[in-house]
Amino acid sequence: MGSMKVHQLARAFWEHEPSLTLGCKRLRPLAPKLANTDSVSSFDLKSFIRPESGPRKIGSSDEKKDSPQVETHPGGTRWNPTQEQIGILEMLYRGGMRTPNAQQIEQITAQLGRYGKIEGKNVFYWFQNHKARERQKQKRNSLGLSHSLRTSSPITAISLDSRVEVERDQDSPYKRKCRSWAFEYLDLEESRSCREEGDRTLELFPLHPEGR
Amino acid sequence: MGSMKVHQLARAFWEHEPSLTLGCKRLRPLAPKLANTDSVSSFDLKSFIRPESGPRKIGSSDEKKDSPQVETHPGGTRWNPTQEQIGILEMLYRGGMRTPNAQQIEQITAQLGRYGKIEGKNVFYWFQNHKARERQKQKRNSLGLSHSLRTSSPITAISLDSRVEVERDQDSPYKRKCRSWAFEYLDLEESRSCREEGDRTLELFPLHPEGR
DNA sequence: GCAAATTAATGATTTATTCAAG
DNA sequence: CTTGAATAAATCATTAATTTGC
Repeated sequence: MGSMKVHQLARAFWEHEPSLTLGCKRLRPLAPKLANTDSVSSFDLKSFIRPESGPRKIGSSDEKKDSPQVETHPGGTRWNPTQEQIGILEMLYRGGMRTPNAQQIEQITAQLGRYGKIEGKNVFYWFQNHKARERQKQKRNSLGLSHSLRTSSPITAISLDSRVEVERDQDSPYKRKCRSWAFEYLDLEESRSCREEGDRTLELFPLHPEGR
Repeated sequence: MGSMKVHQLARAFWEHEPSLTLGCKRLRPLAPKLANTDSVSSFDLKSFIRPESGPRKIGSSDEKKDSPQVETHPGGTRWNPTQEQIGILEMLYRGGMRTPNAQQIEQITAQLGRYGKIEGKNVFYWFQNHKARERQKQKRNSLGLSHSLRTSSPITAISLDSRVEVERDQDSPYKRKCRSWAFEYLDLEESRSCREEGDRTLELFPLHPEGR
């Protein structure tokens, strides 16, 4: 899974799980009127609370996933960039790109896709991580070497492009950007195990694994 | 603490407008023109980016936007939740939902969509923000009032489910999760040329040059 | 009363941290 | 250890409340 493009996965399912009761309110199928009435209506809380407990219509006939695409080999969860992809990404990074916008990501993804499976988010994350880690590295260096050069920007060249946002300080402060995005609800496997358990109520709360 | 927020109400018009994309300023309503002529990036990227005619998403020229209603205000601003939407979201939050996954977001969005325009990202952000701000508030309180814990007593009462004290930090610190998502590459403009009116109240936001 | 000016909330982004696959 | 992925914290930006001057 990992992900394929499954773009069109529509919001087809809306299966109700008529069993558990969340103990909340009683729900009443509210008239679909979108009237902005004041009356708040109740609504199906229960079906929401529990994440992946739903029976995912397994093998249920048709699937609109068009992707005949290769499946991502089992276990292949995360993106595994190829040399070419990395090379190009680094090139872009060196070229000054730091936080590509949606359009740019789209193009980059399209291109890198020729060298291997890749999604927009991979590109996005790559830049985020690379940027952060370069900064980290730099900081570490400057600390070790104490003073000296103020790490001027390496930037340079390139960009004939006039638009990209390279103009600001390379790394630093915030800047407003507008990236438009949307979730593409694919169903994710994940469901690491919880499959049928019964007592849903308890599951409501993530039994905190006492992380940190 | 005094001021409660009544939030808006009655905002009768709010038509659908699938084109998200946020315009920054008030641009003429509807100028679906995506004259993207402006060079999108260029730099080396170009060498391998094939002129893809353009990312088309919307495409449809004519929307069903026949609303007799005045078009007024550009639909593309930020999400402005209705009372019902907020109510439901809070209910879910109190119910324990903290970081809905893609599937859940999809459902929630679908439901809330009955009360007004809304997208998946709005739901996602709402939870992020609400969670963060509740935590913040709580921290502030605990700091200001020092202890005093409810010591004793009636217990946490709670009626049955009591998802209970959301107050608690039962939130999990990080948790591994797998949210599947994808960008929706619409084009966006960076145009942050702010108001043409000139600068007023610049002091409002102490634009400190170098944050951290 | 109402509209501009302020202020308070809160939606949307970006950066910093953390987790875990390989 | 490296680094993709995901969450939390910080911050920016816009809108609704609220206040203020007429």
